[in-house]
Amino acid sequence: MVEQITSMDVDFAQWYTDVVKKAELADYSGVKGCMVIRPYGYAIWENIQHDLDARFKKLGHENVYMPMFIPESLLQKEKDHVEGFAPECAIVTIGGQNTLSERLIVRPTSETLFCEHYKNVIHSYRDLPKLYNQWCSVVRWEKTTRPFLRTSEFLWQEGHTMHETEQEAREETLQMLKVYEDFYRETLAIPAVVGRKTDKEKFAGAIETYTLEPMMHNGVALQGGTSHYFGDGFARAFDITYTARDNTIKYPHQTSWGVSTRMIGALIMTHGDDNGLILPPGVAPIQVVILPIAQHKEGVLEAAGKVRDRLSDKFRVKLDDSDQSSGWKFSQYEMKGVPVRLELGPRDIESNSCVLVSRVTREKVIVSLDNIEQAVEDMLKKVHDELYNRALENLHNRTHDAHDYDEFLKIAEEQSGFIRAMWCGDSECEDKLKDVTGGVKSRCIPFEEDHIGDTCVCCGKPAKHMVVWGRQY
RNA sequence: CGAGGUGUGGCUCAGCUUGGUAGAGCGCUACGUUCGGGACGUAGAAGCCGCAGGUUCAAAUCCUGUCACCUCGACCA
Repeated sequence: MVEQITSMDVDFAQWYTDVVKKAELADYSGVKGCMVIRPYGYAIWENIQHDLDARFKKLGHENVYMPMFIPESLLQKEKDHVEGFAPECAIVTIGGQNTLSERLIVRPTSETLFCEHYKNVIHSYRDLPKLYNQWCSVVRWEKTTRPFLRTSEFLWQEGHTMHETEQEAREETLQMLKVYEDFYRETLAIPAVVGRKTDKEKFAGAIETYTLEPMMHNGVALQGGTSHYFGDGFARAFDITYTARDNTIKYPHQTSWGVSTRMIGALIMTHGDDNGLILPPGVAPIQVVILPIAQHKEGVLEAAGKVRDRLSDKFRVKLDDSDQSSGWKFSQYEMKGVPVRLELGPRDIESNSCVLVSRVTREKVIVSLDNIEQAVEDMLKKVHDELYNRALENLHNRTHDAHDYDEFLKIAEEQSGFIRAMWCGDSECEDKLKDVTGGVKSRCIPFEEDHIGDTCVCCGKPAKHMVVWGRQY
């Protein structure tokens, strides 16, 4: 049988596309850069949503829904913001038969809509904080698109909060970044470098942008989630004021934070292998697939059904009793990244046992049916830990320190992955390093900085920070 | 957006140079035998040759445009 999926060592981009299509996550559509998210891919997104939404609500956030259209004049109210997004906006000019008197922007993000609404509902410090979140899709007219990683329309959540004080808003910004970091580690099994963006890489209109930067299997970074502190810039632009405790008029302080379906791309590229997808149990639509062996023999399907019923209470389980051969099913569910496979055949039934197989290691263990729930739980836990540790090891192995300019270029040339290097704080040095390396950019100034030198690797002036650099998707 | 490449049943591709009735393998459907790592037999269905124009008696094949995907670059939360 011909291998159906391109090896990731041969062509990583083609491997990625193969997995997306063959694992039935998404399909292309008739609109440039837009994809059909298929049931299996959407189920992953739903699991992501459920988990994250619970984390948000636990911290007091409420979900809302804003319009998908932004009047052009509204988007233009905050100068930096409009400059950042104008080049990639889709614009509606006709409604029904008539040309619109004002053009409508299909939202690329919803800061302006939230601000327009906040102006109406925030009057007193008693109205604060406002902790709103929205699950929706946004449109950015990207020139280069790839399924999940960069699509013209994508699904995401965007939290937009308003606070009495700068301190409270800054705490919210960091708190939500921590929520993302925990979610990545606990649910997606993905480690990441977290930190602050340089001025050059900040969100349009933000005072501070914090970011979470996981490393893909091939050493390329993916901006995995961001959290912004806006200060009162938008509040001033939109004239949002409240009466403070001391009876003075004040501007509230604002944050926003978001993650998108790009996380599914991160899952694919962090955990997948040449046999296809590998999903962490936390988001896997099927956590355990039960494959009956020699299912036509008497008692096999009945026994498999009983095991399914027992496991269904605790896990997302599928029993595949289709008449495909066992070998075909093995490959199929490996392609789809199901973390644990349970084989049950006549021999097992005779000995009151079954075979559990880990998707990560393909390790097979024979376990008694008496305590199958615990055995499955243990293996799922193990799969999660192995995925996380493997990704962490990759992150460490592909992170290199550069102490001077030549070493930086040498690493950029010869290695894939992150480069840690000192930086003076000047964006000209960022531009120069990007130019000479052909695309290595600052990922962030990590919260955990090491002092690996005194001077900027680029210009030699005194260094202010250690920066993590890398190529990105 | 610039350079290069690829579009032919669901998939992988042959056919194109030199225009003349659309092919293979896999997959799919039915039945039977199988089933612990991508099974086998028999029978069968399935193609606006990416799309739109043009040249021609005749276009998968030649010309123009366009769309999609891949690679590199530019751009980019």
